[in-house]
Amino acid sequence: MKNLKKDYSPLVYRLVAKIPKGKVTTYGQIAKKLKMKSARLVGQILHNNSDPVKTPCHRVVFADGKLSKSYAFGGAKKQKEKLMNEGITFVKNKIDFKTFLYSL
DNA sequence: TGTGTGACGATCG
DNA sequence: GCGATCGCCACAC
Repeated sequence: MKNLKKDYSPLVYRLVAKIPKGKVTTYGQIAKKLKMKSARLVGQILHNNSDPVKTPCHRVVFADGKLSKSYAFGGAKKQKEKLMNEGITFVKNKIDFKTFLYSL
């Protein structure tokens, strides 16, 4: 019996923290990189995240380029605003991956 | 111990 | 093209 969540948390945070300013990634990419069973785990861990300051979760979005509806730091609208502040542009309320997707 | 839930993703209709 | 549904698996209750 191990604390799988606590085991993945630092990995997810580390990976997310590596995302440079002006770039974004998806839950699926993180999950795949960390050999996680499902992308949902990434989201659950990030939501359970106790250090949002060191973890720019706003740079983590859906595979479609959309934002999470349950963004914990003020809503998807706030998240979008943060991303635009990083220099990321939106197309039809979606992130332009071909320009801003960060390869893990 | 079992059931429900969820920052997702892919597929079906 | 968009909406709805299922599957994924760890965690909370």
